[in-house]
Parts: sequence; structure tokens; C-alpha cells
Amino acid sequence: MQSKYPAGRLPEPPNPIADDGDETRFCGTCAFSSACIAAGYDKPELAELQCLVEHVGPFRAGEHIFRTGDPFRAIYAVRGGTVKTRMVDKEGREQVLGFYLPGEVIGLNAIYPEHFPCDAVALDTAFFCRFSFPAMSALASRVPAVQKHLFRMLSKELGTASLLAGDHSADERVAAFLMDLAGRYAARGFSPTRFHLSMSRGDIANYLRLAAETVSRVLSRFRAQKLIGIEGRELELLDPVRLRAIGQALLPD
Amino acid sequence: MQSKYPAGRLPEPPNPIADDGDETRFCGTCAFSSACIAAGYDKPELAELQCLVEHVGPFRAGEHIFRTGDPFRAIYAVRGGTVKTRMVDKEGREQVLGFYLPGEVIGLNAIYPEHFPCDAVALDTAFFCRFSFPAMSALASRVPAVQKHLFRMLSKELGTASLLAGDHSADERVAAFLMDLAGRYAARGFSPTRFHLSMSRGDIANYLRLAAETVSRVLSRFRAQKLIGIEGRELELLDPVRLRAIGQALLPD
DNA sequence: CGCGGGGCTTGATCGGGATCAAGGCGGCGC
DNA sequence: GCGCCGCCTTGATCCCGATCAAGCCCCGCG
Repeated sequence: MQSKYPAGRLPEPPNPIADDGDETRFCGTCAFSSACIAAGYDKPELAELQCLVEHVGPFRAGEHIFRTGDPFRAIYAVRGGTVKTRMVDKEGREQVLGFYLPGEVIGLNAIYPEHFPCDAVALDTAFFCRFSFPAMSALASRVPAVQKHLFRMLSKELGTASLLAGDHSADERVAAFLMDLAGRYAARGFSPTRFHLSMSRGDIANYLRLAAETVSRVLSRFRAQKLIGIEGRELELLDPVRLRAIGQALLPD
Repeated sequence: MQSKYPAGRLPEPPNPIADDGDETRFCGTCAFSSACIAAGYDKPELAELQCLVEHVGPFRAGEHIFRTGDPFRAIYAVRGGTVKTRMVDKEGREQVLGFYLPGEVIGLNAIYPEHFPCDAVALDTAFFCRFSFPAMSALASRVPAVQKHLFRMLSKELGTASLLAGDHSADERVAAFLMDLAGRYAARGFSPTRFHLSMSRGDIANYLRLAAETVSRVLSRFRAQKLIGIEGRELELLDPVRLRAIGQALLPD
């Protein structure tokens, strides 16, 4: 659990931050940025966007952003930190649905049921932009770019959901998982070859439908084969080309 | 491949049907019915809806409604028949993504990439309502009910995509598959306890990430246990309560 | 009519990954 | 400091479902 805070200093409990004085900077990596820019920082729509967005956080590792069954009122864009979504069945078994990095959006799967169908749990200290969904829908009716953006985000997530579907070997899954993360970090301007895994081996395993021991073994083998460097949760991709080849059946293109 | 047509008589090649004189009847089972009704059959919006919808079909078993890579211009509501969507990787291995029954909609996962990411193949003789997506988006901007309906359909499909994700036994998967189909037939007004499986054992197995032999064995065992009656592709659910219990980990609620 | 092919079923064997088990490492509280 | 606990790694064994194999049924076709 790395923290961006000095050791011992606990961050504030989660609550809206009316204005952190830094919209433009973090918005550059945000999934909504193009919608926000389309709405126009210099146009009247900006005022409306400001009304419907709230900055919330920080949440610390293990804290819930929302819980299964909570009424759906808003979607959340990750501003910083990492989140996992998960379902817990009635026998208490956890099922990890996805990991979300800065700039990505959680809560879209709650629109239809009108209640969150899963938990969202912070994996490290995390911050969010909270968008009231009724307000967002109303805005989308008036601003086609916002509507288009929502459609695209929903459709995009449909595509990623079907990635996990296939029956593939543990090697393929792990390689594809690492390359997927790398691509998503790259898309947000982070290094695609060196990054920190915010999630435990157990979470990775659960997400990939493997046992934690299997993930551990595969990572060890990849290290022995000089495909990656890994120490704890610090990862370096040493041979992205070969990794991509291993995971290709699960990766786009 | 059973056909609804007299043997030997080939149906017309797929093409738009301007008016089959029966909108109200088939629209009752259509996924868009609430949106259509909201738009109002007695209001000016009806005219716009009529402009953006085309009736296409019939497609015969094995024919493609769209193919991977086709430019995305429209979504399709199934009016009659059954469809599978599938991806084919570069080694030629097929991956079945889903089955679609009358009243359900295909093509939503193409919005983001702007090209269809999968094939849609008719499993029996099938008909569709084809909705131009640009026109649909424009209409959604003016008619909130249409926009809401699109959001809900997208979100709903997100939920079903995560159903397959878990690592579950063959029994659980097959039981959940049968109960899911039953529920969807029931929602459209068909019998939930007796229906025809339009897809082969191989397709079911591929969809559930099992081998065809495994599906066959599970179905035989379910029959021996008096959970189902099955002969070829004709299915009867004899003990839905127990089936639901077996598949519960994969089923909603 | 015989033939061939695809879909389905059933039996036998095999293997990848789950599970069980043990031990190491590091952080934290007392 | 010490002990505890969670996370991670590595080894040994087991089991479910894949794979290989054979045969059946049905149907279309020469």
C-alpha cells in the first residue's frame, strides 16, 4: 500500500471538495475530458458541468466508493489511485470484475438496474469526480458531444468485458493482463513499461479466474524467461513484444 | 436447421421491407417497444422513428447480419429468429459472445470502435428492425425516453457480460444457461418451460467455455436426474427450482 | 439404394491448474 | 525487541473437464 501522503498523516475522510483549484491539470487525464472540453471551459455549458460534478475523496485502501445495492445516482471518474469492482455471492465468495485507473469511469453498469450491482473498493488512496447521472443525462440531451461520449464509454466497456470470456491458458491470461494495464497506463501518459501493481496477487488471480498460486508461478516463470522484472508489486516489462505475442488471443488487434 | 418455410422454397434474399403491415404486433415483443411507445405512435415523433427504422430479412441459418470490421451504421433489434455473435481470432478459432432472441438488440458493442468487433450469424430464419444509429442518436437528443432507453440497454448488456466471468463448474454453467434462456423467453411472452434450442451443442459449449462433449454429458445427466426433458434440441424444464439452485452463483438474485 | 457428412452421445485417457501444505518475508502493534 | 498476520512463493498431489476415439442417428444427395 504505497501512499502519496507522509507516513502517519491520515487523509481527511471522504467528502466533496468544492474546488481543489486544479481542474485543468487533472482533467487532462480524465475520461470525461473530451466531453468537458466539448462542453467548453469558455462557454455557458461549463457552469452546468461544474454544477453536476463533485470532487470526492480521498478514500484509503479498502474503503468503499459504493456498495452493492446502493441506489444509483452518479458515476465516478477516477482522478487518482486505483479501484477494483467486485461482486460477492451469497456464500461470500468474491468475484473481481475489473480494475480502474486514473481517467477511467466506474458505475456505468448501475444505470439499468438503478442500483449498484457491485462494490467499488479503493486499492490505494483514491480520488474521484462524481457526476450526478440525472444531471448528466439532461446535459447529454442538450450537448450531443456529451451524449456521444456516454454512448462510447458504455460501448467500450462492453468490449473489454468480452475479453475475459475465452478459455485461455494461465500464461495467456497473465501476459494479456500485463499488456492491457500497460496500454491503459500509456493512454493516460504514464510509463507503459514500469508501473506499480496496486492490486494483490489474489485480486489479479480472482480477476483472471486463476488461483493466486498460479499467478505467482506464472510471474516467476516470466521473470526467469526475462520477459518481465518484478519485485513485490513493482513491475517492469522487459520484452513487451514477446508478452504481446503470448497474450495476443486476448488482446485487441 | 429447422425452417419455417416449406421445404425447397427459398425465402427472398435479405433486403429492407418498407412496410409489413404489422408493426404493432411484433413491436410488442421488441426491445425498443417502450421507446417507440414513448415516442408515441400518435405523435409527430412517430414519423421520425419510421424514418430511421428499416425492416430487414429474412436471413437464413448461417447467413451474416454483419461481419467483423463492417463500418458501424446501425443497431439491429431481432424481430424473429435467433442470432449468435462471435469473434474469430487469427488462428480461426471461434468465440461465441452471445445468443439473441426476439426483442433483443445486437450491435451495441460497435458504437465505440465504430466498426463491428464481431460477426452476427443467424441460427435460424431471422428478421430484424434496423435502426440507423446517427438518426437514433439525434432522436435521443430530442426525446429523453429514447436516450434513457439506449443507456439502459447498454448498461443491461454490461451486466450480462459479467455473468460468464466466474470460474464455475460445468453443471453450474449449463443450469444457469438454461434458466437464463427460460427467463428471457418468459420476458417476451414465450413458454419458459418448453422451448427449442436454436443453437448446436457446439455453440452452447463454446459460449460457456466448455467442450461440446461436456455439454452433452451434463445434459444427459440432467435428464437422468429428471431435471429436464431433452430430445435433440427440444427442451423441457422439469424442475426449474432445482436448476435455479444449481446455477444460482451465475444468476441474478 | 448406398454413401457421406454433420451433429450428438458415450467411453477412455490425459493434463493444466486447483488445492493442500509449508515456509519466507515484511509491516505493524504491543 | 518480539510476535502476529497478511501476502507471496514454491513444492506435491489431485481432479475436472479437455481431448482422443468410436459409434449412432438423421438427412440430403448421387
